[in-house]
Amino acid sequence: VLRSFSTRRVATVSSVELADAAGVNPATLRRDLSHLGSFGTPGTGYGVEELLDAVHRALTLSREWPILIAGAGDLGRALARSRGFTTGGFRVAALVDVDPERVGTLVNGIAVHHLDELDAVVTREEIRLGVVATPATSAADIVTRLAAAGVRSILNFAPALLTAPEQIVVRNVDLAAELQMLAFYAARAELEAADPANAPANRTRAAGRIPGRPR
Amino acid sequence: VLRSFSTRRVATVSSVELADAAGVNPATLRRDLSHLGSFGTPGTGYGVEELLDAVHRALTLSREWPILIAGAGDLGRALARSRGFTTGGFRVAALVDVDPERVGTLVNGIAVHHLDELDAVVTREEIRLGVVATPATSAADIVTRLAAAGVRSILNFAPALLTAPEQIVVRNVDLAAELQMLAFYAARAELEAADPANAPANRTRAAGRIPGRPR
DNA sequence: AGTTGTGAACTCGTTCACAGCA
DNA sequence: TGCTGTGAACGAGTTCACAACT
Repeated sequence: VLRSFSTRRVATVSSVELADAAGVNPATLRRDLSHLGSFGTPGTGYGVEELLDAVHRALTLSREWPILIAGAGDLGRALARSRGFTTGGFRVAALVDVDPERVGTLVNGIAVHHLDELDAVVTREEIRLGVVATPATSAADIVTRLAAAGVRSILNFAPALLTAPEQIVVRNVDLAAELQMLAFYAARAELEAADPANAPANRTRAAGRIPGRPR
Repeated sequence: VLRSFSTRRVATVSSVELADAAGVNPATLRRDLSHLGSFGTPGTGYGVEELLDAVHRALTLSREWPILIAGAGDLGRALARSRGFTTGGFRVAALVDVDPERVGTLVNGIAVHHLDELDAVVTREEIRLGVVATPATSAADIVTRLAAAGVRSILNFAPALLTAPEQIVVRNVDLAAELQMLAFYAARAELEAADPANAPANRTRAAGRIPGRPR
């Protein structure tokens, strides 16, 4: 949101403007920002560029982060080409796979190495972020290898319950779980459409949220 | 987790066994399950099949959910082929795109229709779940069309802040945000490695969680 | 007059701990 | 003896509300 204000050459924003644009509560936004320090000017708001800078520094986005993607299947290749993985300081440095058909090929100009080279590649490129886009059965092995090679945090797309060594952070993106939540909402909507009496009474804001994921 | 117990032909599980396997607190698990009714037997635990059935019913996973994927680019095609989208009651019924090169092709046996046919396809196939895998610029338009066609909930992979009509639930999967969180953790780990004094004192469990996403 | 930063209240999910049942 | 279901305590994040500042 801050970037979009910056693009539109807005000089200052108030917490209310920012919060409205992001869909959050202004007080929460102010408290969150206060953890980074005091950047706002009472009566005026926040300097967009100044705040953008502070946030970038706080989130350590001002340096380049090379990424390794394990699994050069459909998903792995799609991720390697996706905008989210190639902009804003992120760069897919390498892919690894075990399939001889894939090893040695290029995806978006990025080489696909054999799984056995994982450690060497991670070391050479100083990779700290790993992405698991393999079948569930290989995921645990990959995590072990990544951790051993020095990767610090892992984004896992495989539908598996992973255990990683202490200090390694694993974030799971579970597509099946996402769909299950969608289905739950859709089913509830149909139920209500058929009989409005089924509507939960305590629907405070937009929709009864399931805790966990983003908005 | 319940499915894995079922596969291993386990007849009953206690809340502790289940919670350990899932990595959650047993008391929380018991309270959550209690919302579905009383299935457990004191002294014995829960009947695996019985509980699996109750959960399936509660989450409305016992019927088939056809899905429409908007955007037949790398990501859209990868999703159409992914396990999470083709198992457990989910079925990709159609893809839509605007690119003439893609329209008319097949992805994993699924036809790619033109965007203009979205409404017709959704109606014909009685689709209630939509997935947005388009560039950010088209996302808002797609959401409008999906909502108008009768889709009830939407999974959005485009990095855009979407506003949907009331009653339509939009869940965002923001790959860039995921990477930013990974980078944050990795940076903190490096900081601590360089100077252990930087370690936050109040690290209760695994790693100081950022609220929001799954475990 | 307008907006920040924050003490204090509040909300809501989590966890403990135990009565009660198999 | 073992385990469930839940009252009660707890705790973390959220939100209110306002003093302080421009």
